[in-house]
Amino acid sequence: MELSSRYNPKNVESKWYAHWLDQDYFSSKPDDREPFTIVIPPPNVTGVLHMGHMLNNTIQDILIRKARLDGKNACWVPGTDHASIATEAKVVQMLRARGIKKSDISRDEFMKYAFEWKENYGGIILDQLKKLGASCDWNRTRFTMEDSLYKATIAAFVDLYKKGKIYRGKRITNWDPEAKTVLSNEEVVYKDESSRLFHLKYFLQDQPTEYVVIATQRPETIMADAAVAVHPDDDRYRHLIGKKVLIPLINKAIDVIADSYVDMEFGTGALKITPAHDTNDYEIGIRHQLPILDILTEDGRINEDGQILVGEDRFVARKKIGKLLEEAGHLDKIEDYVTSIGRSERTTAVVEPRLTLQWFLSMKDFANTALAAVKNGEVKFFPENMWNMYNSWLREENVRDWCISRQLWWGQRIPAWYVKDDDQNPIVATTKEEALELARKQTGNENLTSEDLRQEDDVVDTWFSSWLWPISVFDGFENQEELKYYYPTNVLVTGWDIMFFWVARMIMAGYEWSPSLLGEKIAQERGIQPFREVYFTGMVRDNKKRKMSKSLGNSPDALALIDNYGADGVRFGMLSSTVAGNDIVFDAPFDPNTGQVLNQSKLCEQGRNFCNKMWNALRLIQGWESNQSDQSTAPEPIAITANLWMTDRIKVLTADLDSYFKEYRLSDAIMGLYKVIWDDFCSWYLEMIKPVSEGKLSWETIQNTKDHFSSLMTLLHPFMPFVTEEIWHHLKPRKSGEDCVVSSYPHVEHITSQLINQVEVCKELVSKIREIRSSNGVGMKIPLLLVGEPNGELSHILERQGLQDLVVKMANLEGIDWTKEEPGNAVSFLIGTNKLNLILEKEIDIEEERVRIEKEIAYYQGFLKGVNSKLNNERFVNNAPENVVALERKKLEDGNSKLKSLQEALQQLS
RNA sequence: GGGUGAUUAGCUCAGUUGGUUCAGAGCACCUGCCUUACAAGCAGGGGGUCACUGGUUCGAGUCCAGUAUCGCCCACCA
Repeated sequence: MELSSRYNPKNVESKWYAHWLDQDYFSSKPDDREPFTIVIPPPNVTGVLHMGHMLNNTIQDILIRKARLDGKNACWVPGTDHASIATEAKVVQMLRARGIKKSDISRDEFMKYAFEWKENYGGIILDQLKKLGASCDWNRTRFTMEDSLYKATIAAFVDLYKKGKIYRGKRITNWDPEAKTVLSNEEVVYKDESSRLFHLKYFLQDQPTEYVVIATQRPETIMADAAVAVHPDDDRYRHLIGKKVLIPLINKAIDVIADSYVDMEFGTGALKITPAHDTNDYEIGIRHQLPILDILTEDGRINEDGQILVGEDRFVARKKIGKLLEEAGHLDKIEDYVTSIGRSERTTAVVEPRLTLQWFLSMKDFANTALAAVKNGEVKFFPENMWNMYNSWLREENVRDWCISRQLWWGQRIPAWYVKDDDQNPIVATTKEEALELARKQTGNENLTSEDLRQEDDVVDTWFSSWLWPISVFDGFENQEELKYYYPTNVLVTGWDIMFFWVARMIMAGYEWSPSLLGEKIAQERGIQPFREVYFTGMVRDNKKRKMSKSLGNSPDALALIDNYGADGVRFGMLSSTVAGNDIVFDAPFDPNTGQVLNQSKLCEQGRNFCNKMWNALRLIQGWESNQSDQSTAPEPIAITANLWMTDRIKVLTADLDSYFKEYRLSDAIMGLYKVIWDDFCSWYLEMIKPVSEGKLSWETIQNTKDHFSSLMTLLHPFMPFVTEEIWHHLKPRKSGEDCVVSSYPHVEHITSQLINQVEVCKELVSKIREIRSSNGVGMKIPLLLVGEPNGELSHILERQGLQDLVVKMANLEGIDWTKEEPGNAVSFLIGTNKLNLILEKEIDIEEERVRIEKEIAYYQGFLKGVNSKLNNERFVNNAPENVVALERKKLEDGNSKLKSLQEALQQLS
């Protein structure tokens, strides 16, 4: 079959992916094999594939494909996360486009629309993962809002409530006035923004001419002021402490209090205290038992309690009140000011600190458990130093209780019911029926009906469902059969940015529930951690080192990259630049400023070129096949040795790969493969055995070559699945069900390095000759004679069958004369300590040659000086390990001998 | 402010426990090649005081301290 000289990934990739699915290779069911399990970090159902996904899913795919090749029962569970806020925002948007307001429809109707949205647009990302080659068990695709996982979330909530770990409380929370929900700290993004600092005069109640100036960025909240605070040691204001000042415009009297929180240096040193609208003010308010007045509505407008500007949006109110204050003579001045403003990650609305009643999960015990799990090694981190970050986040002083309620509809509704108008005493139960029974008991009123119960409106934080993921994807809360086989999962691959809200919490959940779900015996045997190891990928950043994100729009189009370079090429590019935990800088193909092609897409290009290289190696071999000798022809001497060498070389590679995999050093692994395939296999092995001018190759040599190539394809398969499968099939006719994806991964026991070392010497010799040719302008086509000293190390090596022929062929020599006679008109050089002369078919420039040799002599003299000074240092000789000293001695000996040869060569020139 | 990471070739980055070839890879650059697999290629080549200053050590790119620059995370910012 005639093959194109370029590898074309497009058809190949879709063909093999379909084939793999058809053969059901990715699906997993419990059996007696050892399981190897990964649960995908569920991407947002609203998401599209970006570079971060590409990176961590490529890594997962590599690990899972390797496990599959190792004969394990590989199970990679895919799925998506319902992502409350993000999805609800999308659905609201969709409704708005259809002219429907969320406030006009019922909760049930809204949910219907939301699921409809999910069916139509959700999960695109999973299809995109298929393009990347992800070998997930798609039959197992889960979704955090589907029935079983929903139930798991409810079960967890009820259980924790019963254990007394969930409570309700009023807190200052981050409020998103657009989404009208509370946000966790992690969902708030702070950034410096320019703002204005208003200096306002607050007049004293009993001395209307005297005033104190406070500085604020939020003049629209002055109506909610509860006090003015100064530092107790501030001489400027000490006389005011205890007096009353009037809030401008509304003339409400408030106290001047002293609190050391106030920074005397900042602003005027006097601070207005607005407990309902600022976290710190709230705390000061509590300390001083100040009244708390909330003057904002849930969507960020001034409410009735504000008295003025009622109904105005907070930002409009800010502008207007500035004018009012100025007119009333309360404005001292306005300064431009840069401050960090928190915005909602999802809606980008400026976050409003707001006092709300929320549900909390007490975290202290959980944090300790999660900390211990990693500390004692039950969960291992790669890279290890991620422990530092984990530790600092989970230490007691840094852990705060988890606000688990959200004022949204899209999510798991909190299973709490209120009896009639009683808002204070929720009844938590799995179902309304159970809640009713409990309500009857609690109230003593047997006549209560379900009509009297009203379910809590809030849903739980999305992470409150995703922390159950490693259990819930196996329906672990309902039926433990699969859980008992697959749990604990082997490895979690994720970015460190969600270490706290996801990784740590899954560990907590794992330790909380898996012991009872697994049963004591299995828990003992297998462990209760949700995953044994965590591989933290770095963040993928753009060329300004910013995190890639949808909101910045700085992520290159992942699918376009695959289109350009092929999935294998992109996988190669991503992988070869990533080390666990280290961020990688990745960018679109062109820098808009310089127009230069950037490095990272260069890496994809390198990946594509690599595919092409292998493809052409295949073409070469196929060309031989059509012209091979019959099976009785003995293999060529060079080929016999080359075959043994390649066998050893692959063994060493296999062993290297094993250790790389153990430590998740995947970029080393792929570079190791790249070098062996490109350099050793293509540049050396194939060139060694390549027949000269239309010659034939023996059947056996071709078979051996194909076997080597096949082995290499299997080794490379986890990294570049498509091209390897394609080549693997072109190499030999394969039976049905015989595919690279499920071929057998080689395992090595003994490694011998003798031949490898010998071939290395031959390669050095060949390269040296080529270099001399190149620098003397003698092309490869002219055969040259090499003269070498007999009975040296080199001549002994070349006695081995095939090796001398190999050198002769690769360097295009007439032959090698082993003689003591020194030829004239030759360029001499050293391989190790062996002196050789290459006879060029032209007059050599003696002066040039002299300079070259003198240079080398000078180098070795310097080198020997260093070695000598080391060896003359008694402390070195006495303290350094024997082998190191021995090495230095060898260096000295070899160096001297080289020097001697060089000096002889110099003499011969004259 | 508290952590944390980085600084190695023109660019982007490797370098695990200090010890021959450890100073590396890819890209870029230079020279010569369309050699019947591959110009997305082949054969060669140049290029680095491993940020700086000290220290530990027989020996430091590697360990320690300090300095400088850059980055990231967390917290705070009237």
